[in-house]
Amino acid sequence: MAAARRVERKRDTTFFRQGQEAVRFFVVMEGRVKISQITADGHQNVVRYAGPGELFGCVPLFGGEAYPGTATVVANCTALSWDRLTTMGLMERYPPIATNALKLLGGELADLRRRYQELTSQRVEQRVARALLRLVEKAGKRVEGGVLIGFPLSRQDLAELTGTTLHTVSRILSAWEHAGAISSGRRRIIVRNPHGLVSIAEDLDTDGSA
Amino acid sequence: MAAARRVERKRDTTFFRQGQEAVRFFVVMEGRVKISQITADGHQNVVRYAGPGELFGCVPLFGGEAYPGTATVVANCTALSWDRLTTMGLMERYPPIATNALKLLGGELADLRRRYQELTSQRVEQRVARALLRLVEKAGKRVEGGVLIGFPLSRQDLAELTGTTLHTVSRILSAWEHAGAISSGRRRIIVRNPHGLVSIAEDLDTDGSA
DNA sequence: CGGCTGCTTGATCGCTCTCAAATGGGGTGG
DNA sequence: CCACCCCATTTGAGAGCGATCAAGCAGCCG
Repeated sequence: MAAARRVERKRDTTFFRQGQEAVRFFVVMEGRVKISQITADGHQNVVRYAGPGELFGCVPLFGGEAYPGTATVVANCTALSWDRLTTMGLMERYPPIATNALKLLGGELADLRRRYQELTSQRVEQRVARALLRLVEKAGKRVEGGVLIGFPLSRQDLAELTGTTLHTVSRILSAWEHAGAISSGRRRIIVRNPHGLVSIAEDLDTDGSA
Repeated sequence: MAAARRVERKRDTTFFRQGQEAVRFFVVMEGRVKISQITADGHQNVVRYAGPGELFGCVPLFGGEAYPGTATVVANCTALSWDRLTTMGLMERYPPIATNALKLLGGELADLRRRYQELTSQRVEQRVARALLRLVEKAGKRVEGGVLIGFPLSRQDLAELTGTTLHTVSRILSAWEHAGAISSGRRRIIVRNPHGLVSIAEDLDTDGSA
């Protein structure tokens, strides 16, 4: 803990960019960070949104040379960060740290596998519903009449998170809004009827509204 | 090493099944193991094929309760296996083991992320080409006129590996065979013109043959 | 108040899945 | 050794989901 460095970043800045040499890893204390990747042909995708307590940029932990993604601040953020060498040293001396890192990495792997499976077996609407429900779970804030996703989230972001296009997401959200399941604005989404989304996610029916 | 148990399995048997309590992890010595998952709605997918030197069933390493997938023997196989508690103890005493495990897990995570990206940004034909090239890399055997995938691989398997259907894979392979890029039989594939497949994988053209 | 950025919505196209059958190779049992 | 049967594979036809192309609209910030 004493070896940590405290870092603050404002919205739309980055902690690191894809391809940079990976020398530090981070733990979010406050705010929200978007981890995204971009392919050679320009396709961008969101790996995940990290909130308080979660760690990101953990490549240095297992000997990666460069960060495989970019960490962008979505909501003003403070994080703790550790140096690669320091961490290696700490893991040598206190094995539980390594074990813990293994656990976290395993969790991430399991999560990615689940999303991989979703991608191969579900239609876009189901994937969007699930993504939204997960975000509610992780970053939801109770407001009157529903649950607000607690950070700015554009259609584009949601598209990159679910592996589809901005247009398709927009259509889907419009439909849900008409059905009363959500209400949304510019980079804002409020889920009004989670149960309806669950129905869609589970492919139980085609009408998740009242 | 002394704590390892040696296990042999014949083709079409399993080391463990999805959902079983995860008590041991394995390292392949010889042969080939298919790691696959199945969803509640019956969709099956292949996570990877593990060959000599690779480890699988590593959930116990980071505290998972049950195996998230099934390990099926594809080519007669011997493996070493370690008990969960033993491993935990070893990691406590010899930190490099944990560090190494982190590295391996990190590699797997990177691999899965790459495939996830492929799934969101590429067409089926490209994905199949890439999968095949990777298999050539990992399990290719030089034979006259090409490189043989060194274990039985059905269209169904390839479909589950690339997130598509048996039918689509069959069509694609037929086309490639006509073009002279590969030749194939029942659960056998020989790549004759890797360069052609690369062209397809990179989306450089629509005719990778001579 | 103006411009920029994010959102909406229509029309069309094509890739891929789905449904449906037929074919053939290989291993097994007699 | 041969015949049979099973399973992998092939191939056709058709439908539909979602991407792409193309404008137009509307909050929000400066």
